[in-house]
Amino acid sequence: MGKGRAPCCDKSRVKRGPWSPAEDLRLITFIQKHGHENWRALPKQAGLLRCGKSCRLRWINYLRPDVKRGNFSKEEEDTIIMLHQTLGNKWSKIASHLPGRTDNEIKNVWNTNLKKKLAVKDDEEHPKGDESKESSSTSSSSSSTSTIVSSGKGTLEMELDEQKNQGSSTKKPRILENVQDSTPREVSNHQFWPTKKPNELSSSSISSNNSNITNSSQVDVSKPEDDRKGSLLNIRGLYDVHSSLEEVNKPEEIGVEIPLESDYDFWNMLDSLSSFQSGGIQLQNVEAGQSSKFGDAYNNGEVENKKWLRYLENELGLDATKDETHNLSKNVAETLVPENFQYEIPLKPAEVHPGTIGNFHLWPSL
DNA sequence: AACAATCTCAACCGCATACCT
DNA sequence: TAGGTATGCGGTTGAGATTGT
Repeated sequence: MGKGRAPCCDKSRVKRGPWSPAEDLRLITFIQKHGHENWRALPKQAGLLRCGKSCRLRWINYLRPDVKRGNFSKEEEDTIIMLHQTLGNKWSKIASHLPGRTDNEIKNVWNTNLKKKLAVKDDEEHPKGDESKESSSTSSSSSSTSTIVSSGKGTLEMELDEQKNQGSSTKKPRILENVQDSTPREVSNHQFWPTKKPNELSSSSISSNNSNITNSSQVDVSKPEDDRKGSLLNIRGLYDVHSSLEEVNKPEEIGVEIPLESDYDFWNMLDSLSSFQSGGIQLQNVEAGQSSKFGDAYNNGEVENKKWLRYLENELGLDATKDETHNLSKNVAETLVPENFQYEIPLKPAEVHPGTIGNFHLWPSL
């Protein structure tokens, strides 16, 4: 410790900023296939121009199959508030009690929502002149009551006890019964994994092999794929409940395996699509060679690829008759890829559903 | 419609800690 | 035990979205 620390990566050589769908897919595919035993080496192995840290973060906060998105339920908010009283800004610990929620998300919700809510409540309880106002909503809370909300259970209680025993006595519990209804946040429209109302998504429903997952650090995908069949890219459940979209039929136990090193043309195609998406390049300008390249690779018969592409088609319900947007993108996609593979290409993020593949949201709308 | 103010949240940064040799 | 390295964590930032004027 302490000594000069080598930078985690060469910042000048890594890409930064928002992730493209191709990068996402590449990361997911790699982890699905190889796990993530070494984050530092992962980007290179996966062919990503990203810092390992960035990959880890992206995975944990966004791409993991068990990430729950959308509004926090009242219960979740109460739990966060309660835990925050005891644990302070230990977001990862708090997250461990909220299956599917990430520390980053909880931190954001706290800073943008719950903190204010509590401040307002404090104002009501301790009208002006009360110096505890701001600090009482933070980890250095000095609220005066000892009533604690009773939504916590099991390990949560144990942890709270533990915290108390460890002498975190500076944090006193807060009365929560007056906390107002949680202001419903917009459901994030960038979905890769299922969006369900919090109450609908029990941790056990996330995926067959992830039933014990409770937080990011507990997701064990460091094992190779064979140990995790049915978890990553087992796209059942990888659907979005976006209002205008229908759920597609999902086979129960199919683990999708996306070809990785086996087909660089595929990745080139994706890269070209994402650069098209982000750079506004006219589709017609996508090199014809690229499409035929991909087509050749496809036709050359990588059986795995075929299986995957066919599965994707079926899985994603990429039915040409879906809607106008899809028809448009279908035409686009057909110029790039063989008949059986369709990829929805957002032309302008504001006009179509960016980051969607059929009914599946793939990356954040930017 | 245009602009400003505010909000949201994904991603980055740097430190702390764990682990390995 | 010391030093080096990888990962985890919490604070912060900034771009895009939303809301208000």
